[in-house]
Amino acid sequence: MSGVFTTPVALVRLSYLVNAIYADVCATHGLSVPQAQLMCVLKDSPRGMGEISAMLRLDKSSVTGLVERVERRDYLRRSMSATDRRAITVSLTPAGKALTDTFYEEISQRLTDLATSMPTDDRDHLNRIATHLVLTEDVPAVFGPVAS
Amino acid sequence: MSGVFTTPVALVRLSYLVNAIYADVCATHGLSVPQAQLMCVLKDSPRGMGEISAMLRLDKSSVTGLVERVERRDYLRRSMSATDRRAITVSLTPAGKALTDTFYEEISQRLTDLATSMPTDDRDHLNRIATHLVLTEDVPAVFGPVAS
DNA sequence: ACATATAGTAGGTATCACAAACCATCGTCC
DNA sequence: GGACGATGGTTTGTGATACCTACTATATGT
Repeated sequence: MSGVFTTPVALVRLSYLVNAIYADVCATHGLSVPQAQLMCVLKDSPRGMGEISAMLRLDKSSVTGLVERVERRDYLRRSMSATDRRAITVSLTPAGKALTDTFYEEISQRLTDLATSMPTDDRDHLNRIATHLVLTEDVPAVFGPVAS
Repeated sequence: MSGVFTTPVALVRLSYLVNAIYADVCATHGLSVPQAQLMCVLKDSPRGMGEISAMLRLDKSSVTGLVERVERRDYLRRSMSATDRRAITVSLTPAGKALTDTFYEEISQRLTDLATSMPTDDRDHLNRIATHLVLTEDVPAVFGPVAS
């Protein structure tokens, strides 16, 4: 049957497409992809450096620099943990929170537009499938709510 | 209904998952993600710098460096175009071709494994959906065959 | 022949990501 | 209560990525 890719090919290209849209929206807000991911991870609650490192699968030393560059733009701040004097709590500033919300909305809109180009039936399936994969494969909450 | 994400969230996380697998396989072969993408793009036929630039959506000057680093490892070579003396043709060396084939197989395997964790019915749907999106959105052939 | 477009490179800057070495604090175990 | 290993983060150094601007050389259209 013509026009049908194997599953791996379809997955890689779909991933490429989603990533391109993500990067595009990042660019319109002057953010890099890692910076936007960081802010999305902080969207719902402040986190420590180690926690961020685990969620974004980055080395701790990488997170130090990433946080520092976003902090320089006043989108987030570091504060000392009350309970652990080694630890730091990273949280969005009001400006950062606002930008993240806008960004999140825009990504959601773009991807929803994508999905509307297909039959409702298929959309429901996609939703179920992706949800299943994401849950069984233990994908960190780099976007959307933490709870499942 | 618990455990079900909205479509945008599912898409972003699925994309993250696929990308993590891709990056993982890259790492086992000592390749970076952009390097592997470059080699996959050259898998089936040699291409010019401009063509590569368009398919990977990179600035031409970025491609210069990327190609140079992969060439340094003897995975590809540049040769002059016969028809256009400005142009260059980038093609995989035998070693590069071999590595790319192995890499490609491995990614395919990992992603096929992913897919087998779900019902056959869902797998077919995913295939149809992703194929549809990829075709209507004109995603470049960064993986798999060029033809549709 | 001349203007313009195209193919590719060079140089400069910022970001990203890792590894190894390091400091400070926390918890535990004796 | 003090030594000791584990944990939270930073520093430093290196290499890769990616962009923009400027540039060379060749092709193409008029």
